[in-house]
Amino acid sequence: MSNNLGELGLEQNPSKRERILDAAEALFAIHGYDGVTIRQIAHAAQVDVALASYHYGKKRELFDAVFFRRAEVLNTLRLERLTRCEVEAGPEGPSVETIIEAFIRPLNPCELEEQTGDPGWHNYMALVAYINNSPVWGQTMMTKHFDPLVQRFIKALKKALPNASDEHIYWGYNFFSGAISLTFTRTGRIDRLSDGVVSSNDLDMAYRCMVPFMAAGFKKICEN
Amino acid sequence: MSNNLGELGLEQNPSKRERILDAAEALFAIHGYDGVTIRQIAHAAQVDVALASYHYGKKRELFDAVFFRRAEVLNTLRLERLTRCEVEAGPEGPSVETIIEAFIRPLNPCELEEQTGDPGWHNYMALVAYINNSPVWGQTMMTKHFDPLVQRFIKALKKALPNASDEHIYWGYNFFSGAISLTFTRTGRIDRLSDGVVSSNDLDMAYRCMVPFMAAGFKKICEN
DNA sequence: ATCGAAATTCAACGGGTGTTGATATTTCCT
DNA sequence: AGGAAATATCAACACCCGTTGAATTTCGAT
Repeated sequence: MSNNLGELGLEQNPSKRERILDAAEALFAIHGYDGVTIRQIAHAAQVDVALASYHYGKKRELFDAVFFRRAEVLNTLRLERLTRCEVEAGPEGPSVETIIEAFIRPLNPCELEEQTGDPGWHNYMALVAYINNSPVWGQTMMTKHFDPLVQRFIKALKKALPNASDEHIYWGYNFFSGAISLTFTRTGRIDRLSDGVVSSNDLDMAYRCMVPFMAAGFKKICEN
Repeated sequence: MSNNLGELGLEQNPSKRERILDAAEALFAIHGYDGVTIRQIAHAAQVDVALASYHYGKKRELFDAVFFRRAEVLNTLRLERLTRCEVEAGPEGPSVETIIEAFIRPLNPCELEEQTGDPGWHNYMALVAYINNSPVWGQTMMTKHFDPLVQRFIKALKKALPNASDEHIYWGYNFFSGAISLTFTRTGRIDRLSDGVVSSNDLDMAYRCMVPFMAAGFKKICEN
């Protein structure tokens, strides 16, 4: 592995301080926390090994810095969108489809790149997917920084599905969350399964499928 | 981390050779390939460090050995079940619900433990979930050993959903696959989200929710 | 232009890694 | 019981890890 920033598809302009975050983000997203060394990150960022420690401290603190850089941005975007669609829907509340759309639309890395001009969002979403599916990190990092949003999402869902039991709602959310994670993890699985007919990079198509799929699932298991 | 076999919930009777696989399975499932050292595995198995190399060669080969030990068992179980339900359904083929049930029922680690008396299935399913969500391992290991089954599953689905486009079927499968993975990854997420009301260990409940959820999703996105 | 602070590099450390070859022990067949 | 083959232990290796303190460069305010 002799990656540098160019091969990882990242800008080379930003300061060394940010290049370290970009490189760490890209590599952690692929290989996980333990699969990446500080030296690999420094090499990819074209930076001295010691500089990572100088700017961010321990390896674990660098990992946290990568996670936090975009976490709040995402959080406020999603909260805004959820609030807005609740306001627009009026007292009876938004439909299941609208809620699901509001939950995942701000996660689209393509749109985020267009808005912010930052190509790193793809890697970040893959990193969050990795964290979400990790027994080690999933419990702490996810809970700590995304639970308020998830609770509001579930509250809105409960309102739209009055007959839903807790079991159905929370298991449904778990299926939903797992589906999102695998969608953002670039495994290229369905490309190969479909013999090239379907592209896992076509996130527009993914969204067009996911919203009705998940809405139908939630409605079905909450109907009795 | 000072785990031994007892703390990992494993038998201590089997031969040292198998204890290594059991310990590796449990630890890889939690921390991933790079998050576990041979020395930790040996310590957990209460075995000398060199013994792992003696029996299984390189670390990567040990990882493969862990994966392969149960992969074929699972594969034949699932193929049998799928074939059986196709035979029973007759020429018009089984329903979407039946197909989904056949696909995931043999994955239930609780039932597998009852049938085989082996408590390691829980760890194995978590390990496969880890591999499935890994950009590194997911492409090769999953494709190589589970694709024939998946192709048959998708073929059956296409028959049950004649109007389905390839995009819808394959994306639906991807959501399904991600949901399964997160269900078997022990994050304890919904336990905390629901404040203890819902238990992520209650796999019976998970199945009772997942089958109608996924069936409804597939039917919905394939209806036009 | 100068000085001080921030950024960056350099070299090195103590410690943990996977792996191996030589050695000891157990197992099993005749 | 004896002896070969399989199993297990031991000690050591070469290498890579994260981190640090001192030295050097860059940069901005005066």
